[in-house]
Amino acid sequence: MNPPVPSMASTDLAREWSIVHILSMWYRDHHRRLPWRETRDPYRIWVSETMLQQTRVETVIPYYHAFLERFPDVAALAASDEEAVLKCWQGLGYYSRARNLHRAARLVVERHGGRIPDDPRAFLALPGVGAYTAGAVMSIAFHRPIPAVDGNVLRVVARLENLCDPVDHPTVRRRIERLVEGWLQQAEPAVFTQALMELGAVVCTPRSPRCGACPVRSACRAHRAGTAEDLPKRAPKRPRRQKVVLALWCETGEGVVVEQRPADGLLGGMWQLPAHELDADALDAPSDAGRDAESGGAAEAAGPVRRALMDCLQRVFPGTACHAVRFVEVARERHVFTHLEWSVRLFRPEGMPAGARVDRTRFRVVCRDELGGLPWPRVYEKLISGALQMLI
DNA sequence: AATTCGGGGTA
DNA sequence: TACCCAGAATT
Repeated sequence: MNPPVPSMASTDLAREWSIVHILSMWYRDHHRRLPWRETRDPYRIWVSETMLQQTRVETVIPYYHAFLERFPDVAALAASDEEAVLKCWQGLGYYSRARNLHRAARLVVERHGGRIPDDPRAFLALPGVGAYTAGAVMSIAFHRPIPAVDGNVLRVVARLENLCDPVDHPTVRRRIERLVEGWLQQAEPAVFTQALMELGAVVCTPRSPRCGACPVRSACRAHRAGTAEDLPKRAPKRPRRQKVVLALWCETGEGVVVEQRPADGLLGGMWQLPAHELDADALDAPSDAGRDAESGGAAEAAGPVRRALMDCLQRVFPGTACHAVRFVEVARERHVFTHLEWSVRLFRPEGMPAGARVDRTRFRVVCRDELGGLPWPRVYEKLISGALQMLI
C-alpha cells in the first residue's frame, strides 16, 4: 500500500521523505472526520482555527456549528454587532478572539472586497491572526506551503528530532517552523499540515504516546533514544495570583443592575454584576476585622468586605444614603483562570432607601428574562443561576 | 523574553 | 492537584 522507500534508507533525505509521505498517507487513511474538514470555504476554516486556539476539538464543535449558522459568511459577520458575536462565543473563553475575528471580518470586507486574502502577509496583518493561524489557513484552505506550528506540532517535531530545548522559547519554535517549512516543500500542504496535528492529537499525545501505533516511529529520534515520554520540555509556570471579587445583586422594580466590562483586558466586553476586585492578601491580613458575622443563617458582610461593597454600591447609586444597608451573601463561586484565581462572593443589599437612582451612564437595568440575552463569563453565569435559585 | 489573556478535560 | 489544549497581543 505504501510506495517503495528509496534505497538510501539510512540517509537523512530518506528519513525526511519518510516523514512527509508516510505521514501524509497515514492522514489520508486514518484522519478523524471533523466539521471543518468537510469544507473548503476559507472563512469556515478560519473560524475553526480561531476557535481551536488553546481549545479542545470536542469543546469547539458545538460552537463552530452555532457560529456558522448565525454568521454564515464574512459579510454576515462583518454586518453584525460585536455583542452578538460575544454572545455566540460565551463560554468558549479568550474573548479577544471573538472581538478580533469580528474586527478582522470588517477589515476583509473593507480591504479585500469580502474575500479572504490568499496572501500570507495580508492575512497575517488581520487582528487575531498570528503565525499559526496564518499558516493553517494558508496551507489548508489555499494549499500554500506555510508552516502552522501549534502545540501538537511542537510536540511531534520535538520528538521526531529529539529536541531537548524548551519548545516554548521563540528560538526553538522558529527552528521547528523552519523544519516544517522544508518538509512542506515536498508535500501537499493541506494534507501534511493536518497530518502533523492529527498525529499529535491521536498518537503522539502529551502523556503515554502510542508509539506502537505511530506510522513514523522508525524516523523518530526520541523513540530511538527512549525519550519520547519526556519531550517536549517546557518552561515552568508561575503560581496563580489570588483575587477576591465582591459583587452585588441589585434588583429594583425595573430589574437587575448589570454592567459591561472594558473592551480590553480580562473578559473584555463581557457583562457582569457590579463588582469590586481586590487582592486576596489585602483581606485576610488584618486579624479579625474582615470576619463576617452570622445572622439568621445568612452571612452578613462586615469590616473591609462591607466597606468594599459600600464603595461598589455608591458607584451604582451615586448620592444615595446607604449607611443602613446590610449585605447578605446569596452566592459564592471559585473560578480558576490561567494566571489568576477568583474567589467571588455575591451579596444582596438589604434596606435600600426608596427612590435610589441607578447611574445609567455606567450601568444598565435589565429584567430577569433579558439577562440571558447578554454575554456573560462562565463564573457570572453560575453566580446568577445560583442567585436566582436562592431568591426565586 | 515574559505576561496576559478562559475554560474544561484528564491523569 | 497539575497539565495542556489546532495561540495572539502586549510589554
